Amino acid sequence: MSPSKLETEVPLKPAVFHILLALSEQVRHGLGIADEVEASTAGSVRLGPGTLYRSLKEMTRDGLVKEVPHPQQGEDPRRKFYCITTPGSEVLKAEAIRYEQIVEVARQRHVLPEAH
Amino acid sequence: MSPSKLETEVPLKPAVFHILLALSEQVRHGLGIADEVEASTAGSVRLGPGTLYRSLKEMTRDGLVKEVPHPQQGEDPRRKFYCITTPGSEVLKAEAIRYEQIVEVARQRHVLPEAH
DNA sequence: TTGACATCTATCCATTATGGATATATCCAT
DNA sequence: ATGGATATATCCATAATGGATAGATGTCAA
Repeated sequence: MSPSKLETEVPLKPAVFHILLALSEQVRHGLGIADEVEASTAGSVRLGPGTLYRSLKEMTRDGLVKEVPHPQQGEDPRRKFYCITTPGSEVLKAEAIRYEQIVEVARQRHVLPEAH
Repeated sequence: MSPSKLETEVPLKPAVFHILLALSEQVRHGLGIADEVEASTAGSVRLGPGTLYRSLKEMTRDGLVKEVPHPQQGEDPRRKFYCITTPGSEVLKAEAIRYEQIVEVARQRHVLPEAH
């Protein structure tokens, strides 16, 4: 069974999804997550401080992410770094598949061109 | 220029996106849209009546969809049918591309397997 | 070393979005 | 004609979001 209750289910809140995606390859701190989300979505998704820190708190409580020690020494001590957990990776994958299925439907409807 | 102001921008609200997608290939009435959304997302997205009719009203005001006469005679006269407009198709495509880019990022992060 | 400015986390609040209950009307089948 | 299903529509409580603000601390330059 899961390490926490983990009643988190897809569809995820967009903010939660993007935070998990930003953490999927590396540990990041709060504002670093927000920067990554903005960069990887070409600026179309921005996390305000309210959504960002509130989400991180809830996601920590729900066991989707976990605070970790600073990856480098000499790092700005004000920063809090987070990594994705195994349950976090699971729900991230489930949500990514859901997005993929929606894109598939869009292709079937000729909203998007055929797969690249 | 557009027939209406159309300040509708991506990211779309999920409900609006799914309604546009449901209308992308054929004219449908309110509950028919909700049924199609639920079917095409394997039940993971459901539009309650509040979200459904509120969205249709706003989308009509914004010029994303338009009410049309019944496609068949003898159709239940209580039904109101909607079709997607040209501006509606444009924002649908833009949002679908945005989804596709997110899926791409997920692939780069190895959250999803390589393209099928 | 001190002052000015930037960075970072955090909370609060107003606005927006959502879902569900409810209402009303009408269709359809028996 | 009567009962149950269908359909649109509104209302309200809850949830989600973004932006303003706060407060602490780092960085940099003079």
